[in-house]
Amino acid sequence: MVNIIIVEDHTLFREGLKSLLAANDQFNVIAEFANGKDFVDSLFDYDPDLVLIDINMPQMNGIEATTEAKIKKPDLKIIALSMYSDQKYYYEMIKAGASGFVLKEATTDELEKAIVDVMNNESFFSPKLLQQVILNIPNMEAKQKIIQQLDITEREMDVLKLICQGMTNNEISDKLFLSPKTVETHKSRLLKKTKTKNSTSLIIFALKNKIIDL
Amino acid sequence: MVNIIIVEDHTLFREGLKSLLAANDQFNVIAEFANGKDFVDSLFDYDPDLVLIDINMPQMNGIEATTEAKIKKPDLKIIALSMYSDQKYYYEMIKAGASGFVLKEATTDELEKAIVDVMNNESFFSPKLLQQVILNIPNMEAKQKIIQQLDITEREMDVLKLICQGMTNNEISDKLFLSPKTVETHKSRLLKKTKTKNSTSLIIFALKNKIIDL
DNA sequence: TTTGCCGTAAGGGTTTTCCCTGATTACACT
DNA sequence: AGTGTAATCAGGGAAAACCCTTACGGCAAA
Repeated sequence: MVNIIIVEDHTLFREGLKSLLAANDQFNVIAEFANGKDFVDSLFDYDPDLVLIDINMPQMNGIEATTEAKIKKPDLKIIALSMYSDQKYYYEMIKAGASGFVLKEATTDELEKAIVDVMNNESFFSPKLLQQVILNIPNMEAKQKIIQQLDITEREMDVLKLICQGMTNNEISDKLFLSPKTVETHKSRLLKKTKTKNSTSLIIFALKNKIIDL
Repeated sequence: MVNIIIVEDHTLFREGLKSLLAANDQFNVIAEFANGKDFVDSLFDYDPDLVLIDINMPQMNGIEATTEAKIKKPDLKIIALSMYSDQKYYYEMIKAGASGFVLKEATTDELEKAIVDVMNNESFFSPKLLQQVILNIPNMEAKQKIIQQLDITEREMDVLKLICQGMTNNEISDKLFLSPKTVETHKSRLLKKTKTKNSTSLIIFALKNKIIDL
């Protein structure tokens, strides 16, 4: 039997969640709150195993509430209820001490699995969300092609890489055993091809288009 | 009964894997290869349900092999065997058609779960790996503090941001209604504080330390 | 074999950056 | 009233970056 607290400002959603969980006799919703502050303040009035908490809430948001709750009860398990648009806060929530993320559009099965997993000291992240996160990391698909479109030559790439390590023309010429003038030539061709006007914007262009990475 | 092919260049690891899988009568290793090419060439000689494939291999790597294999047999399930250091290839492998990633340091249970999940048309990623990926997105924790340690002033930040947009000193001075000389001063202080020697390495420093982002 | 691209290199000039020193104003803290 | 720091600006000079043009050998494709 898992004792659960729900912290979520949207009443309908909160009620729905409660009734869903009530259908499973493994779960027992012992309290619910509409904002982080009420939850944190009342934490010692209850003995929850796990908290389902929304990230965006008035008064005190999910991140602060999680941080506070973890200080008061370090063993408390916390699952964030998130939306795609909460992506920026994933890291903050993990740092704050959340063990899982469940998308609000997840199925009941998924939520139940999340609760079980987290109670077993594992972490759980909605597959869809994971896919998003993983696939989001590189937007390479379209972007990687730019390198072909621009037809940057091998040698130019060599030079570009070194530029992106902060090297000066002279340092590059030493490294590649070239005349400084040759490096200049390669560089100016890079500037032309990328339509940038100096090293700094060239670097930015290269990074933005994932031609190179840090 | 899942018919499995193993593609992995390290013999000991491959053999070990085979014997692990043999212990579970749900799994049946029907073939094994030491590189991607042999595997792809022999694909029609077998009728595998699922392939465990290493990413780094001689001859033909896991990404190319996966791409080829998916063309020949689109329904074939593919799980990548990866190391932390293969991180850059996650996206490529997903694009190539892999349904899962299992870290080489995973437990047998984890691998078995991966196989079952993937055979159920789900995806599977080693939890540790996920955590890595998710936690890696921002290395902010320590790094964000650098900005305080270096005590970069407000105005310097303004200038830094514009530098990181590829602007020249003169452009910045126009934008901020400052004398070019003032911009120079701010910039040279930035160079000192960050111990960098020119704009390009300053940008790189700023990006690496997440003082600014693209 | 000629055409075209790549990599190499240079001359010569302009612009920008970098470096060092020094200075004034303003505001905050004590 | 005095100290400190941020922000502003400048002179002057050295170094690096940037621009434009020209050029030559190699190699591959037409």
